[in-house]
Amino acid sequence: MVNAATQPSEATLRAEVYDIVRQIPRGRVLTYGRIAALCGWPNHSRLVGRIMRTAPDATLPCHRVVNASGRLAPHYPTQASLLTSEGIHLTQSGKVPLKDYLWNL
DNA sequence: GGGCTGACGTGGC
DNA sequence: CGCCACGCCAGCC
Repeated sequence: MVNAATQPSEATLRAEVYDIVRQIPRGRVLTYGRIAALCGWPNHSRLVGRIMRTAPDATLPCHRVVNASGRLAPHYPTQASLLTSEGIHLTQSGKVPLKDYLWNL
């Protein structure tokens, strides 16, 4: 059996979050909140954001993760170009139209 | 232990 | 569509 934690932590969530992010198809995006919910921890989107921020693995397509408004991550200047290079057309204000690119599981 | 921070989400205007 | 207040909660000092 598993000792399901009564409370999530960055350490216990990291591997699971990485696993999901790695599966995001090219040209699609996911939101922090969706990832947190998929891990079984709703209301922990901020924790997912922290995990992305501290992600040392350059092979992780963390540029495919945006917030629920389609807004890109701060302090991540190359994210926009990485997304457009995958065929994602950003709005004039630099946001991802989730209506078109959100990865529906 | 206590207060502040933040790659968030939702609802109101 | 944008801005803001509020709720949320682990991590950090």
